[in-house]
Amino acid sequence: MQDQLSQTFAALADPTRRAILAHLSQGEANVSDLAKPFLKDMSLPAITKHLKVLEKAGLVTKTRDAQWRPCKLNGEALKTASDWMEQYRQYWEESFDRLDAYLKTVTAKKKATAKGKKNGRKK
Amino acid sequence: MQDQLSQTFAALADPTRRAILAHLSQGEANVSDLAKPFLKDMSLPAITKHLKVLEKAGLVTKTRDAQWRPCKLNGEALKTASDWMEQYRQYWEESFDRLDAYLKTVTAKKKATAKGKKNGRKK
DNA sequence: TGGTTAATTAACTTATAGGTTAAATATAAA
DNA sequence: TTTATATTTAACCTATAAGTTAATTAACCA
Repeated sequence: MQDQLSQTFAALADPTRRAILAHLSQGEANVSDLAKPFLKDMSLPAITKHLKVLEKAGLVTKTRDAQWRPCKLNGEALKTASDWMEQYRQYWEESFDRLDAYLKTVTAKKKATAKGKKNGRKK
Repeated sequence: MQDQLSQTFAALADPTRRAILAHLSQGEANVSDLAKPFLKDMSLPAITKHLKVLEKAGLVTKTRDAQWRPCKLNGEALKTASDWMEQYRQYWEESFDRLDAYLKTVTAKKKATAKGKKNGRKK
């Protein structure tokens, strides 16, 4: 079994599953509601499997109501993933970008030199 | 070939690749630099493959310098993924959470009853 | 020229993701 | 008690992800 963060990203790496999450962002829905937009393209058991992936990733919570299985979005796992990405924000925000990248490079070079390791990079 | 966002999330769904990104956040590095921490666990060609996944996902850019291949982090793909997640922020930020979920449910019900219109929501 | 270093490619193995159809389960409704 | 509805499970198929080892390419160096 993989670590939770890997499972979360893996769950998000499928357009069907992201569409299911989008649907759930409109509110609770049961399995056949969620399946309906996809039944032209795939079977109901396929959706059951997608939901299982989303559940294991912690992105969706499934409860019981008679023969229905109401599903709802679970924000926590998304937050974990978002927090992980947050540490890279500086790398996509302009202006800072080049300066920071430069500073990081300098630091890296200093470290390499201090350790007495040649680092094979020129310029 | 998959859509870009799926490829990005798939690339992030592996701890080795996330560690490579973390390394690159400290500055440029070539393939063997990046491989070093993993050579106890896997071969160099394995790292080559991981880098290829990261490149295709747009997360890493590889250039040439003699026989070396300096790699650097590319923030844009991360931003795309982060932007996608952003739309769910409300689902992991407390206080809003329950109220908003409730409102969404009400809206969904009304839609079902009124057989109404499309909703294209944003923000 | 030949040797060394850096990295990739090729060919292969194994596990798993994502789909299928058919059968099974669970609850409600008639 | 049977039938209908909602969903899951089982068994299976196929493509691909992730690793391996061995061979190959490319550039530099002596």
